[in-house]
Amino acid sequence: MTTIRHIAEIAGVSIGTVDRVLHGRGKVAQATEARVRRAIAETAYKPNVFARTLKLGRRFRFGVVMPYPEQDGGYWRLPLHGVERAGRELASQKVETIPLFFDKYGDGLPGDFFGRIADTKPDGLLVAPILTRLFIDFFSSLPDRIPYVFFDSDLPGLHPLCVITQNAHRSGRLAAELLSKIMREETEVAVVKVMPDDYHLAARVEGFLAYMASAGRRAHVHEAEIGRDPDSIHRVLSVCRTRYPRLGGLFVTNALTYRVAQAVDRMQMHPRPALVGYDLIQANAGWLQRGGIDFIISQQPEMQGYLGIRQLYRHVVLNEPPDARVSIPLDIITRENMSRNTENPDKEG
Amino acid sequence: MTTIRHIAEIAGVSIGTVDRVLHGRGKVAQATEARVRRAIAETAYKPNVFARTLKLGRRFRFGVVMPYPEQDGGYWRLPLHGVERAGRELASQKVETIPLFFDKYGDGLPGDFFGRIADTKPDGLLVAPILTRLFIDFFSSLPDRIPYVFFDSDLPGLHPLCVITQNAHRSGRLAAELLSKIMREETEVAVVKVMPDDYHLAARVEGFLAYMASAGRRAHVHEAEIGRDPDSIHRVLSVCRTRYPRLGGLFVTNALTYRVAQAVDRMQMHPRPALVGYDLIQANAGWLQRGGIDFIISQQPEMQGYLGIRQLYRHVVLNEPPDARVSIPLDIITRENMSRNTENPDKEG
DNA sequence: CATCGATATGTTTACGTACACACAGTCGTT
DNA sequence: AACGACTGTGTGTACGTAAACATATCGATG
Repeated sequence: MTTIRHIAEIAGVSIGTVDRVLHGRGKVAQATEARVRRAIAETAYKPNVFARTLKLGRRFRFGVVMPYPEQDGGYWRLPLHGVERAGRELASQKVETIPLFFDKYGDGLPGDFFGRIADTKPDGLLVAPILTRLFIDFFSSLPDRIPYVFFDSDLPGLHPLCVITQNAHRSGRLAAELLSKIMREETEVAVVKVMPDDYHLAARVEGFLAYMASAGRRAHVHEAEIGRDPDSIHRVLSVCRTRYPRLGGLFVTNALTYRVAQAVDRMQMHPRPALVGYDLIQANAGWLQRGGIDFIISQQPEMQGYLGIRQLYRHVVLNEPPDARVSIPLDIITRENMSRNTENPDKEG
Repeated sequence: MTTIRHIAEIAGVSIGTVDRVLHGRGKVAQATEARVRRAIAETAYKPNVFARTLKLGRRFRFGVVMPYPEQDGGYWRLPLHGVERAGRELASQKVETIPLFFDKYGDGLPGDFFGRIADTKPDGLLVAPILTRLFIDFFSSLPDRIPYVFFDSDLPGLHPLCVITQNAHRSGRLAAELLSKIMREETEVAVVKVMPDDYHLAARVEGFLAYMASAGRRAHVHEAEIGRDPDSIHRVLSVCRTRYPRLGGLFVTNALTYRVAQAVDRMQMHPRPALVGYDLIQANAGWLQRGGIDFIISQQPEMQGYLGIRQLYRHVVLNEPPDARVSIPLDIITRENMSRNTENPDKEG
């Protein structure tokens, strides 16, 4: 095991200089720094976590900036769970997580929102950068050297430590593949494009259409303002029913899938078109259970929150280089695998 | 946070005496010991793990007892990868993992196998308890207080630190659900039950049949010794083809799914029956890609290995309470989501 | 040329624990 | 009375790191 003392010896300097190189504090002559860096690389030096956390009696505070957990049908509860799990695991290493919620659907943020963030004096931030414009301003003018990790979506032009997302285009392709598998060959498919959309949802539609095109199946795109105008679902479905007699499947671009399942059920469409959508929120779980939804594609928000905190920990506490980009696998959920923590009744224990 | 120094102060002694009480070394006057013990109880003192392991300079050795990585079509490479990843992450914390492979298909284990395990003087074991009888004896007579974690499967009557498995019955149900979704309604399904089987594979078949029965679809079970008798696949498939003209799907109970896909391909069965099986080993990935397999259910072996080592670490090194049971979600793999780490080409970064 | 400021580097201390060591007091033996 | 053996207790050092503190070198300035 190599220590900073070994490195100092190899590089012919004192441990103080090694420390300065490692933490980028103070001035070090270029030639010296090069020698130290080479020694670090040669020995594959990794700081001793035990010594470090012992020395650093301090607490680490990670702010978690995201919409209120109840929003989007309770979707935001899920990443929060992951954050809390990571927080519990790292509690012994004096890591604490501080939730900082905002209203995703309000007009703007409370005037003091960013001030409140600063007040918590965070050592790092985990952010769902939903409100594009507001966040761009904030992060590009972030005063201190506070590292931040994005999850759920990305924001161009900024320099986050790490971005945790899922490949939206590919998830659209996956939805198309799943629908193709369960639909009769000769049938057609419609996309319920939930408006207002964003880069993410658009990419999903894109991937979906690309797959369908190459598979030679007809796909029709219809926009619906489900959130603001509940009737729009019925209008879209009515249009589909009359215009496409061979309608065999529906693809919903976000977590509002359950609203479409509801509408399909009430309209008694027969045979029921296959239905694929996003996100394992409670309402969708209910319709999966009742057989009104065939597949849900999950972005694994719990894992996103968990990995987000762990990335911050790795960088801020352990001083390890972060992964610039973490890609969350596309997770397929059906009725039979929807309870993510099935007990294993193999034995009495 | 209370330290031995606090306790010394409260009890009116020096830290040396506190140390002696804590470790039961040297002589301490009864009255003094009582005072110290009371102080320890009052303050709910817990030794600082980080200071302790730093001082002790301890190394931690975790033995990993599992079949040779090449066995079962390379399946066992996957948990090994997870183990190695955890090992790399924890290397700076002086954790090392020691692979201890056995021949899953040999008759018994080498006479000195358990002796070799003991020789490595492990601080913990991660075990795939495949060979039931042999392991029961070993673990029930394990001399020292060596904690062990089971993964892949469980063994009744023992007291592992933690068991990491997937619900086999439920995975059979899931396979049945997936096949039901993609098969035409009027068709029948056959189970290729790979022999020799074990509790796990039997439970999969059970779950599969239970689902199919409640869904009112006919299912036929056929046994095949794919490993020892390659021709048995063809025999089974021939029987199925002739006996069940409405055959619409096949379910394979383990990782040898690719062998069935191969046979189906060579026999030019038409229309190709839907095919669902287990485990994302390379050969299966190939047939998924080529469209010879529809769904693979993954036990996420990489994660099992990873979590196994982390459980040992948390308990042995950090002294935190373990999870008695970790249930691995049923993971559905298709062509479109099989590359588990898709890049996110959202922006240039 | 004495002084200052800046830059570059070395030294020391503390985190909480484990353990070797030092030391004081008591008792029994010669 | 002097010595050793023993019991009970206190002190010092080390683990590897972070950070404050101390020192050395050197050019610029009045």
